[in-house]
Amino acid sequence: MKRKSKSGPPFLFKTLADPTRLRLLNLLACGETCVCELTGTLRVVQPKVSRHLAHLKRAGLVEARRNGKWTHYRWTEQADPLARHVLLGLRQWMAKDNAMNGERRRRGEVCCRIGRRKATFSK
Amino acid sequence: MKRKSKSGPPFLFKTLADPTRLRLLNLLACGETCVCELTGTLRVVQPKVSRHLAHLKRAGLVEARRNGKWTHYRWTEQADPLARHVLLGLRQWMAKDNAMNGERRRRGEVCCRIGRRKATFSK
DNA sequence: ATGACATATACGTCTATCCGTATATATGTC
DNA sequence: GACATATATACGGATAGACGTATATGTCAT
Repeated sequence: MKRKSKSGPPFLFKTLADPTRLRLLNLLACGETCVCELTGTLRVVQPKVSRHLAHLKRAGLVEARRNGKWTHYRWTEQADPLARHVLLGLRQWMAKDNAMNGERRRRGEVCCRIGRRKATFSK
Repeated sequence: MKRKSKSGPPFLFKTLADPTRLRLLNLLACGETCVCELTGTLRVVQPKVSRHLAHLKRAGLVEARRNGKWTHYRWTEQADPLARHVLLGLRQWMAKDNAMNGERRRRGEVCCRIGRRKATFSK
């Protein structure tokens, strides 16, 4: 049987070939974000977000930081020149794309961020 | 039912997510090449090469030129900035990758090129 | 028209991938 | 401990992708 290479350019590109994962990277491009905020902004079910985040992590594109009940994800600094180059291009494309801009704008108006603030300040 | 978008970044990356297609792009990076030479160099069956070339063509990454019995493929000049950027990065990666270099070197020692020369000069 | 060659496509199969739902695993609060 | 919340994973079904083999198409020579 043939090896299934979970690395190298094909795997990088496969990782980037899914719309949901691009939307996640787009939101993460603004900075570290917790899963519930991603879920709320993209308006997709949470397991779907977690699955795609796990894929992005396996591919080395993002890393996670646990903070209490929440997990925050952020872009990883890329060592590989090709990955670095491609992700730079992607970032620039996201900065111009209408749909992506809209979603980044929608960030912060959602879900647990409000919830957290409530929990912190009121009561 | 949801539309299946055969364009945009996800489709571009999907196209680049296959090893055989990367190998084809690598050989084509040296210049226009006919199918039989690609087949001979990659040592894979011809329908497989044709299928992947068709995919690359649908994605707008290569174009074909028919010349008698032969069809020659070449890289297409990219209009889209993201595609242009990504393909540039890919080209630079290919220039450094050992396997890719080896295959480019193997080009020209094969198949119909010799056959054609024979057909042209001898007999 | 026939035959040889170059290339493309069709077909059936196998595998990978994506999804929704359900459930498991943390972590914090009472 | 029991419970709620945030996140991850497991499971089964659906779809897309890649493959090998067979066959179709196109072009040239005879």
